[in-house]
Amino acid sequence: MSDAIPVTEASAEAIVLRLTEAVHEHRVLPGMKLSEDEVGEVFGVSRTIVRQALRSMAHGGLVSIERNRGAFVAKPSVKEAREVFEARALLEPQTARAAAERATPADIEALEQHIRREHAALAAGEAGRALKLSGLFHVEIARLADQKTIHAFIEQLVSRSSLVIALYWQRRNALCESHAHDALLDALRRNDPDSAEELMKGHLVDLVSQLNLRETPDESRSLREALLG
Amino acid sequence: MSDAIPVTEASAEAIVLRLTEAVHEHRVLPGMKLSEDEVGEVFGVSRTIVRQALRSMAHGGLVSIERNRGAFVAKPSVKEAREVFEARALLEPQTARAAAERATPADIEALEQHIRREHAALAAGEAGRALKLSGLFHVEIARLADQKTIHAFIEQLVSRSSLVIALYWQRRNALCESHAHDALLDALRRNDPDSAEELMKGHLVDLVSQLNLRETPDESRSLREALLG
DNA sequence: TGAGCAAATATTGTATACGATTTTGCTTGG
DNA sequence: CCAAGCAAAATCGTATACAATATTTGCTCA
Repeated sequence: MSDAIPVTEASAEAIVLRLTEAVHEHRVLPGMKLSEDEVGEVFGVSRTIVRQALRSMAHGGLVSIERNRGAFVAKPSVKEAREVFEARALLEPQTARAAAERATPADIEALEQHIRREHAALAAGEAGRALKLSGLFHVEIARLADQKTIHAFIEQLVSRSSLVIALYWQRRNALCESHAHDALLDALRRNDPDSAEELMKGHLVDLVSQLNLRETPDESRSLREALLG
Repeated sequence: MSDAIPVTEASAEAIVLRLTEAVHEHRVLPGMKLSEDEVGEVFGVSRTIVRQALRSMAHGGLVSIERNRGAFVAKPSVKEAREVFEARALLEPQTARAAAERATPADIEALEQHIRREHAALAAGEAGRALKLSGLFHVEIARLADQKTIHAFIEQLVSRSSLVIALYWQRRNALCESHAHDALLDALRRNDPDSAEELMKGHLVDLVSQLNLRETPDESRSLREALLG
């Protein structure tokens, strides 16, 4: 516990936040082991708290727990990856519509700042941070819709999408989807529900189309490839 | 721990199942306190396990945990009640469609048996059991759609709907929605996605229309009514 | 008699200890 | 030299003990 990071609020929720952020920024990758002792030492809390946090994340699909083996960052299969985006396709367009109906100038201002940070991170080459902000943009829109239940679902789906992107993203070229968010923001600014819904639908299709969901990266093959390549 | 109920698998998940079933059957009602010691004694497990279970249910919205005060069966507000059914309206019609596309004769057979049990429970006057089966019917349809992610969402929404029904259902007349399920099953049997989607949409609208979502049942008034009435 | 305060009680929050299971590395026999 | 089996280490699962916090109860005083 030498270099323990002090946690403002030594609660499980704080650790969930920290770990989730790390996943969003791709600093923690699918399959990585999350040892209870290790996590506990890093954050300076006991295993009890860590276990709470890990179980909570497991419930959200970000972590998978194998009995007597421990917790690992989840590795969504191709099928699961598809399901995540199919669920998003069901929820997010309608949610964007609702957001467009309700968005106030203050909301727009906040989203503009969000996008500016997105661009700044991209410009600074902080790909992880940009990715996190990009996902958060969708969550923020859900928040505008004032639907806590759907908001929570989307939050979970966005998190899992980070894992999917880590596993299945094709191009390293990350600066592609800026325009989509700009356009969405514009529709929200104009309080144009139809456009918002349609743009979100298209944006999600675009996202999926940039994934390689052909074959599941099973352990043996990816290992072999890693060693031979 | 005198009359402890032996649990086949002394795991948190088993307790979640038992408690969730009790909620579905309205044997445990919104607002009821779930003391860790008490639950632990009932099921013959330690508080550690009970806490896991309660936190898990809290994550699903069935239980609300107040720090240093304990866990209570959740009491969805009117707003939350609306949100639950709005989310269902977004997810379930499409899911019914997918189920209709995929349903095999074996699936239909299982659903028929399910509905028979629903009718039997109703005939036997076991309102709680009937209600549970009625909710489970929706979950089963989601299972047919072969979408684990959406399935999990719907499972959660159906559970929370049980709470909503406990709080806001108007008529005690419970035998109203049998026909809706019969009709849905028929659409699935005919592999008729359009009908299935439309029937599900209408069924959900019917359900909401039988709720009284005008005013939030605040504590003081309900207590006063209970004592004066 | 009722309100306010204080002690007592009960309940939850967290840490730690112990037992069970898995993994790993060594040893030994082929 | 390799494989199989065994032993030791590491890690997780659960229970329990202790600390922190909320609630209740009973007392005092106006």
